[in-house]
Amino acid sequence: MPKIPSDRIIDKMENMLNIASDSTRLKIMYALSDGERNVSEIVEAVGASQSLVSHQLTVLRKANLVSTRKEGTRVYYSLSDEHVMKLLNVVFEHVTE
Amino acid sequence: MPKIPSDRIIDKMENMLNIASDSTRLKIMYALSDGERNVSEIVEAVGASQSLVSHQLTVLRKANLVSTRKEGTRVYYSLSDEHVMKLLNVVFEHVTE
DNA sequence: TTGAAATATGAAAAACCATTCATATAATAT
DNA sequence: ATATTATATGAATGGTTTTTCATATTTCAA
Repeated sequence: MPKIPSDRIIDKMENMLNIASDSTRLKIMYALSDGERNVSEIVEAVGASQSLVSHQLTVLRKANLVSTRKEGTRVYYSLSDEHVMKLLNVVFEHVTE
Repeated sequence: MPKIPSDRIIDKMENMLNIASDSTRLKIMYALSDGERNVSEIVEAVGASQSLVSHQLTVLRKANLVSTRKEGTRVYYSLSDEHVMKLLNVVFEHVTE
């Protein structure tokens, strides 16, 4: 019998995957893949409404996948850890074959 | 400006992540991580109802994440490619730190 | 101190998904 | 043929999440 991780771990994994599994959030993460961007820049890069991007940034922030830095009226977002792009890369490889 | 993959690729990625982001399906994938299992064995390993496991196996099969082999009345399922466990490993590492 | 720009937020609408229940199909053994 | 075991399926339920819309907050410039 193979070992299935504990429910606690499974729940955390489910949570991370859930957060990654949305096209708007995927685009946001790619928009941040080469460094920080402020909200307007993200909105422009992603091509979604300001409100939607803001909501999804909140989701990503609450899950600790992105961090923020404030500069005047602008808020700069960046990926908070390398696992994020690692995850995206594995998935990208899977779907491009 | 960073390059965001095309909508087609993003959709495929979203789809794979969506399918992975469910605790029942995660457990099923782990149950298959060291080789094929028939449905009864999966039901037992995962601890969910027969109906739910069957439904979720269908989801995994339609997404080509698992393959099947029939033997009499039994149906054996197995992971269809190494990317699946790679994905689970990256996520596992992320949540266990 | 009014106005404009950048970002966030709450509530409502729309779409989606997991789970259960009951039942169907399919294969095998008696 | 019948009963039994293994698996699949359809419909209903309940819950959650994405998206939009309208509006609020914050910061700075004029």
